[in-house]
Amino acid sequence: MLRKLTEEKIEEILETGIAEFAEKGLDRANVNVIAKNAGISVGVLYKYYGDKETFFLACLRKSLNVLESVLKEVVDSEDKILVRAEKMIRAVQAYSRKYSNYINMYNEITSGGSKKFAEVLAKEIETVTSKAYSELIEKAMRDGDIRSDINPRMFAFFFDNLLTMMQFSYSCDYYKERMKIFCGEDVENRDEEMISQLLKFLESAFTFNQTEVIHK
Amino acid sequence: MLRKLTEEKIEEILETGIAEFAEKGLDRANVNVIAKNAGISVGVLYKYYGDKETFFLACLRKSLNVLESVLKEVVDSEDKILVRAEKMIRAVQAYSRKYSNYINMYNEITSGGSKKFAEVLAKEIETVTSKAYSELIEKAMRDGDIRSDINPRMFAFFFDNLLTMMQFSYSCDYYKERMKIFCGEDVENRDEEMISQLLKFLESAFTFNQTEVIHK
Amino acid sequence: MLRKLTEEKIEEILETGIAEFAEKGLDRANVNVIAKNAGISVGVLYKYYGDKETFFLACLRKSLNVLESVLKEVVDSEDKILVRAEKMIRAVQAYSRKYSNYINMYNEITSGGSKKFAEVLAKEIETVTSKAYSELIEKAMRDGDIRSDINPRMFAFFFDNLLTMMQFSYSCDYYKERMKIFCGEDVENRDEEMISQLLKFLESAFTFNQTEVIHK
Amino acid sequence: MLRKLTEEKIEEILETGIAEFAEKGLDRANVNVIAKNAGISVGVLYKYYGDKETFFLACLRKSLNVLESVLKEVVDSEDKILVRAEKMIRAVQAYSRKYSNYINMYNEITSGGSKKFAEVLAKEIETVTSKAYSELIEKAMRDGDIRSDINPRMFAFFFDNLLTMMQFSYSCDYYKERMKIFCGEDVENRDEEMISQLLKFLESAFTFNQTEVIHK
DNA sequence: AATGAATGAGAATTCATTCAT
DNA sequence: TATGAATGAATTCTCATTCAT
Repeated sequence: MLRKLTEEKIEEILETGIAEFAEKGLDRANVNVIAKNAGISVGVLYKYYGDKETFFLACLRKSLNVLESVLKEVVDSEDKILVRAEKMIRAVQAYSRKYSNYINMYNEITSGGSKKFAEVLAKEIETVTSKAYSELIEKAMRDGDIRSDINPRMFAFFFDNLLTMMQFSYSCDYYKERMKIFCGEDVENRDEEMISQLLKFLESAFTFNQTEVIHK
Repeated sequence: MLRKLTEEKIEEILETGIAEFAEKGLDRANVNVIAKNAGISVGVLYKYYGDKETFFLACLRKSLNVLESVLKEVVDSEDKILVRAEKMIRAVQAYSRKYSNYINMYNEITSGGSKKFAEVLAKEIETVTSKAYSELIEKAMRDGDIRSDINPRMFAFFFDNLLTMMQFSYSCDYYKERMKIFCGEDVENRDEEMISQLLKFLESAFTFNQTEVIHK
Repeated sequence: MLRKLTEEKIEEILETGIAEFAEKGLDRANVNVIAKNAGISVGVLYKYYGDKETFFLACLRKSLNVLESVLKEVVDSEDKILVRAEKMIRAVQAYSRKYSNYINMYNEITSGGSKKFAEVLAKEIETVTSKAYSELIEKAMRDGDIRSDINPRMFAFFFDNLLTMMQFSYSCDYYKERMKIFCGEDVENRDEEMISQLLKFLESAFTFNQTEVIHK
Repeated sequence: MLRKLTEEKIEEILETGIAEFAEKGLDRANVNVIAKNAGISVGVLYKYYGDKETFFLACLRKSLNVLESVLKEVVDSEDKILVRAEKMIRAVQAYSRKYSNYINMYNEITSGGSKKFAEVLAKEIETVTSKAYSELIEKAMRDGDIRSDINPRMFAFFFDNLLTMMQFSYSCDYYKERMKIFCGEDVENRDEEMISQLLKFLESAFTFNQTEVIHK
């Protein structure tokens, strides 16, 4: 090979890295192995990414980009909040299985080894979602689709917490097992039930006050 | 026989290990450093625990025991579900700060490196909580304190998801930053607001149906 | 044919190499960096010079050529020996600062790494100077300008040793510091004193016997 | 092996390092090879010395200690200056052959790779010699054994320059070849001539003024 | 039984050199 | 012929684990 790495080759390298990091974590993953699996020399990897950590971050960013673009189309829809919530839950359930490596990458940064990136990465990753969710809730509040006695940012936080745990539960080994213990061994075959139950959980959280008012 | 170390010494060794693992993660933590900090020889550490991984698991179990015993008193109370929920949220908020090391240990097992323990550990760790929460919810359903059209195990799951994320958010660097982005830089000084908002979120989730019925 | 590079380009390449080698030494210097700084591709560098070592030698030879041509005009003068010595000391002092890179190159070959060139290079480099100095001294002996009970080759050797150390002392970091320790921190501002003192040192060495004779 | 390294073992390690560094230089020397040759594991080497550079400095310091102790007895003698000079020249000639590795180590620090230690090392190494020589010359001036119109520190500098070059000339490959070119292929068999010639060179340098005075 | 010095496999990283374009 | 991307051998350094004392 002599020509500059093609877009596809770079894709392949990142995918190989993601697979390795997702499985082994930043520390146990072996740069030489990644290079071999990607069909390149370590030299290339270092020329392009400088060091292991930077390469890891490149893999992570790619993972997040994919996740983000998957979510974007759902978030950008013009539906009412609960319809959107349902779409999002469905999307999360689907892509968590399909892109489990990406989610494992995301999970990886939350643990010890990557501590020093915590602040930067959080800002980079969560700001968009956070804002989107908050605005979504605020709008729903203005529209009267949602109770008005809440802090929209905190409710966005709780909502994202639930979706985050759902991601992990469909992608990461430990959380998968945990979900089975809570919901039953066959939970992965009961996707519709999971969706409808989570919707119930959310629906009331979002709308309680409304009915309360009507009730009075 | 291996009985020379006192109970207290073992405590100290495990605490030292927990501090190191919580800060650095399983891979970056250094067994020799842990031994030195604990005031013992590596030899002892290996006699007792066989290898690094096993020692890590011992530290993890200790962490979980502490967390469990902290939660137990709350779970075992005889209050109504929302009162209990409030107690639990308060407990989580308090101990997440105090015992952040333990929670970081818990977080550590969920990421890549520890994959092979996933199943065993999940069973060992989550079963108790899962059962407690489910029963709690079932009882509340029977007592009419909670809507009856839900799957109690799944609601227990969602509830635990929220508490788990809360733990992380008060203990682990990345999640801490994430919480600030969602809820504001000063969120750590607004504990009461966080509690009341989460209660609102839960309260309606748990009771929606009830009001619905009354409403009709 | 390999004639595409202009003379000037070759000059530039060698100068870049000399700068890099003088600063970092043969081993730590990086061929790729040199090529980049010289505005050529490594390929060209390898086409022209074969390998790093050969390129280093080319840089070294250029350095020595410059030094030699600088010294030549002084050596070739027709003055009496002490006048010539003074001219040489002045020349050395001046060009050691100006061409410090070249002298660092010379210094570099005297240490471990370049052992295998030792013999060839010494012959190539020192023969001219050695002969020039010896003849200079012999002539002075015949002319009665210098004591006659000495071995002119050895005196030439001592003389060159002093000049060599003077070169290093004005060019190479370590020797610069050493000179300050011996002669004072401000020695680099006392050029004239250095010259006159060294002349005194030499003058007597060269002429002692003469005065001795007269004295008797 | 399990007991702490004995004094002798440390000696052996340093000697092995010195041999390797003297031959190959700091960069080309291979830590793994040194460890193997010294009969230890790399781990020990790194436990004791931290990194390659620090180990190199330890080897260097050992070299210098040996050289210093060899010179000390001569410098400390109570003879007149020229007698002492002769003793020193003889000492240098003898130990330069015997301890050529140590001198090659000294030579090594003067070149590129070790640039960053230049200042510290020069202070550490040269200060003692510098002071000793200067005082020696000042005393000789006061005693009337030496001409009085000189700067003793500069003369000490020239004197040390001559001895330094003599060391290199009997120890380091390049300088050895150079000496042969200047003084003849058989120079290494004409030690007495070298000594007497260098003494003549120095003697007059030191005493010229005296005869001058008498002469008038 | 306890110690902790020693081990050495393993992993990250560099950079001289090659060779397809 | 020139290019410079790609190669991969080589080297430094770490640290889990062993075992003589």
